[in-house]
Amino acid sequence: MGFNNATQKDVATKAGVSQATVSNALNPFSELNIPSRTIERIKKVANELNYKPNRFAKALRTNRTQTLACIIPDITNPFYPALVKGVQRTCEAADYDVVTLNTDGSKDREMHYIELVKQGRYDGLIGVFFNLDSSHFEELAEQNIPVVRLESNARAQAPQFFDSLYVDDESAFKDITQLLIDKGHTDICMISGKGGPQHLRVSGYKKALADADIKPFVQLEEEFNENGGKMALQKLLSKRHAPSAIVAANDLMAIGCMRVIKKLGLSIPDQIAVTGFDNIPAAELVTPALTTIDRFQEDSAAKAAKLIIGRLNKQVIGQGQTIKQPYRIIRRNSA
Amino acid sequence: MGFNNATQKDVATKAGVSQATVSNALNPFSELNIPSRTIERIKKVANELNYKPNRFAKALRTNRTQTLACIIPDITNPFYPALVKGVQRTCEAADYDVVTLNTDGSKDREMHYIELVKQGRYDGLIGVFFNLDSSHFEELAEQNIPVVRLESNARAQAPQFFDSLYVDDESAFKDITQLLIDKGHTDICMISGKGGPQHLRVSGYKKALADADIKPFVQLEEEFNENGGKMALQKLLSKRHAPSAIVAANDLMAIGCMRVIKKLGLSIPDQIAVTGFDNIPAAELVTPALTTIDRFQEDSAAKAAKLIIGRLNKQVIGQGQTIKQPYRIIRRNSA
DNA sequence: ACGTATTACTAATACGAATTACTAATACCT
DNA sequence: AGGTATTAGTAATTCGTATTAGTAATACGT
Repeated sequence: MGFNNATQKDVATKAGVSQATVSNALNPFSELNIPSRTIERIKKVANELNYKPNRFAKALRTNRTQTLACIIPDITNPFYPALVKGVQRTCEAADYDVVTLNTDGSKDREMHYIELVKQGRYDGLIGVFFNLDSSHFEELAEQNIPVVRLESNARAQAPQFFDSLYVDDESAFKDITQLLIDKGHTDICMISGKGGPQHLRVSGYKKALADADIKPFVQLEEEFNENGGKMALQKLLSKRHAPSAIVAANDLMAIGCMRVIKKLGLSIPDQIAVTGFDNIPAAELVTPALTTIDRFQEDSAAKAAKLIIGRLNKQVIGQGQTIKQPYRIIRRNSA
Repeated sequence: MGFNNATQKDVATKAGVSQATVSNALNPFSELNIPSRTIERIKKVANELNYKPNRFAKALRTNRTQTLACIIPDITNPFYPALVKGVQRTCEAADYDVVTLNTDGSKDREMHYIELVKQGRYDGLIGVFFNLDSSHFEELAEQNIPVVRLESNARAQAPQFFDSLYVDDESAFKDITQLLIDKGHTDICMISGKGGPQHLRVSGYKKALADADIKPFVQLEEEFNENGGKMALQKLLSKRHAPSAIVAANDLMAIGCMRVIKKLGLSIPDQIAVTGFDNIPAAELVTPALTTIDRFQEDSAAKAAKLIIGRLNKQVIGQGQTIKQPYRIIRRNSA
C-alpha cells in the first residue's frame, strides 16, 4: 500500500542537499535559518516529485497524529451529523483527520474512547459526554491533550482541564416552557430521557412552572429518541389525564409524542401542544411543524474545532475556557 | 501527548527477552515458531505493563495504517448516517479507525479524497461516488488498496478494480412506479436531482411506464435534497398541469414535493400521490407517511466493511466481486 | 591578523515495531 | 561419533521524519 511516494531523501538527492535540510526547509517553524533561495529551490523540487510527508513517520517522531477524535452519542440521531460536519469542515482546512466515535450515551463507551485518546491515538478530542465529570479529563490535561466538551451548562469555577462550549439548557427550557405559559397553558407536562442533559432541562421547565405557580409533572423514559417519546407519553397517559401541553426533552422525543397524540385522534396544538429541542431537520417536516429550539450545532462545533486546533498550535494557551453559545426559539405550529 | 506508554522494549526487558522476540510473540502471523510457554509469558508481561502497540510505528514499518476511509456525499443527508454506523460498528470490532469524508457529490472532491487514499493514508476505502468510473480506481488496485463501492447497479463484466455492493435502482424504480400504475394512476411524473444515480432511477421509471403505455415526464433539478424537490415540482407545474402521482428520486426530494403540494392546498395521496426512495427516518414522520423503498443501508455498509477487512487480511482474494443487495417497498400513506 | 560570530548547512540519532540474517544449543539419524 | 535439522531465540537494520550536535566557510570587529 502507498507505494511510490517520494520521501525527503528523494527530494534531498535531487536538490543536492541533505535530508535534514529538506526537513528544515519544509518546516515553517524550523529554528535553523535557511536562506529563502534554498527553501524555494527545495520546495520546487518537492513539488516536482509530488512529495507528501509521511504522516506516520511524522507521528512517530513528534507524537502528533494530525487526527482528532469527535466523540458523540449517536451519529444516527439527526442532531449530530450537523455537529460532525462543523468539525470536519474546520479540521479538513487544517489538514487534520477526524475520527467519529459513537458512545451510545453509555459511560463504559465514553471511558473506553477516552482511554484510546490517552494512548496517543488522537491529538485532541471534541465531544459530547453524558456521564463523565471533570476528573475524567485530568489525565488528558496532564498529557497535554486538549479537549473541548460541548455541554449543557456553564461549569463551576473549579480548575478546568478542558474547554467548554455550552448552550444553557436550563434557560432554554425555561424559555420554551414560558412560551407555553404565555399562550395560556396551565397544565404542562415534561417528557425526557434519562441521564445526560435530563437534569438541566427538567430544572428549566420546573423553574418556569414555579414562577407561574403550576404543578410540574415529569415522565422519564430510557432513551432520548422517538421510541422513548412514545413510551413516555403512553406511560404518562396511563397515570393521569392528558395535559394541554408537552415539553419534550428533544425533537425526537417530541416527534414520538406527536405520533401517539395523533393515534389517539387528538389535534396538535389545539388539544395538546408539543415543543421540542434541537431543531433537527425533521422538526420542520412533521405535521404540524414542530416548535423547538435551535442550538446552531454546526457553528458551535466548528468553533470547538478551531479552539482545539488553536491549542495544538499554541495559539490558545492557559486554563480551560467556558464559552456560552446562543440558542433560539423557533416558533412553528405545534405549540 | 501520548506519554508513558510501554513499548516492546519495556516488555522485552521485563520478560528477559529481546524486543524482536516480543514483536514475534505478539504477532500471530509470525513465521518464527516461538514456544507457547514463552508467548504466554510475554503476553502476561505485556498485559501487566498495559502494552499497546504504537500504531504509527507499526504503520511506518508495515505501510498499514489501521484506518479506513468512508467516503460519502454528505453526512447531513439522513440516508448516510446509518451507512456510516454500519461501517463503524464493523471496523471498531476489528480495531480499524474510520475517517468519514464528505464529497458533497462533487467530482473534484471525490478525486481529491481518492488522492489521499493513494498516498497511503488509509488502508482501504468504502464509498459512494457519483462521478467516478472504474478507471479512477485502477491505480488503487495496483497499490493493493481495496475499495468497496456502494452502487446503484450491477457493473459490466469489465475487469474490476474493486468490489461492488449494489442495490438495483432501476428495478426498484420500476417496481415503485408499477405500484402507482397498479393503483390506477395514468399520469405519473418523475422528479430527480442531476447526476449520480439519476440515470438509472429515471430509466426504471420509464420502463414501467413504457410497459403500461404511459408517457413519461421527468423534471430535473440540481440537488437531491428537499429544496431540489420543491424547485423541481414548481418548475414542473409551471410547464404542465399537475400529475396524479409523482415518483421522487429520493425521500428528501419527495418531502420537498409534499410541502409544495400542501401549500397548494392539494391532498396527498388523493389528488397527488408521492413516492420516495431510501426510507430515511423522516419518511415515517411526515404526514402522510411516505411510501418509499428501504435499502438496508446499515447492513450493506457493514457487509462492505467486512469485505474490505477480509481483503486486507487476505481472507478474500481475487478479482472484484459484484454483490446484489436487497431492497423493499415500504407502503405507507402517501401513495 | 586573529579570534569570535554568523551562515549554511550535514551527520548521526531517535521514535517503536517488523523483519532479515544470523547464532547457540539441543535433537535426530545413521 | 559426526553431521544435519530443528528449536529458540538475538543483533542489526529498516521504515520516513525531526532534531541535536556539530562543522566548514565566510564575515566582522578591533
